[in-house]
Amino acid sequence: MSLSPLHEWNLAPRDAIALQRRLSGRVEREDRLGEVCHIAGVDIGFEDGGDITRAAVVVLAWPPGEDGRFEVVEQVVQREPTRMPYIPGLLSFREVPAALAAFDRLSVRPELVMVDGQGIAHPRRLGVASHLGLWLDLPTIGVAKSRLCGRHGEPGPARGDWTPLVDGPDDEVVGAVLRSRVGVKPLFVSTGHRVALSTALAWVVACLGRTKLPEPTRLADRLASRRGGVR
DNA sequence: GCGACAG
DNA sequence: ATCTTGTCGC
Repeated sequence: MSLSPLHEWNLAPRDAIALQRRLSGRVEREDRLGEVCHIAGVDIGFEDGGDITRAAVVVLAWPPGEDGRFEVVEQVVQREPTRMPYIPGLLSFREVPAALAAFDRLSVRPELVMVDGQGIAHPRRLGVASHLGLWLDLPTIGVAKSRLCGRHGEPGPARGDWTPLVDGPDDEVVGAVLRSRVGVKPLFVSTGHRVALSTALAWVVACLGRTKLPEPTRLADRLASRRGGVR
């Protein structure tokens, strides 16, 4: 996998926003998934008070074993200097470069990627999951723990219950608010790239263990934040 | 001008 | 995201 030109990642906010507007038109929202054998999870963590960015990618085998456990096929942690502060709406310019470098070190090319963050549920329809999917040229799903934009009701109480996330003057459906675990705040699932919302929801639910986050994202999260005794 | 605001 | 202790629950 090759990286995108570095200059694309060092833009002033107004130029970054212009780029997002152009790229959002290239994001595919329909299914273009082949047979899925490997699912990757991506998340970013920080060290040194935020000066070092840690991009973690965990590749899991699909389907899970008889015991419901997913086999970790490969995992990578890419550490590099943090290049930008966190600015709502411009998260990809802070996290995607390190994530791309991490994918570049992977020997397996997954067929599906779950990203910790929004897909098209973004003011300009280009959240970090969509941006990464476009650059990796792979199907991606956005799995966020909180809302960036849009309106929604309260999803039902059972695992798997969901309600649409709408945004804009025409109530465009940009994602779904999913109850991934009983009694816990819902997840915000959205199309990243080349995966329809209904399919995205099905995959997230299929990857749920007994925790709030689906396994790909949960494991990447642990690795990025070096918790649970992982490095 | 006043809120809202992924990680 | 990260800084942080104990505490409630299975």
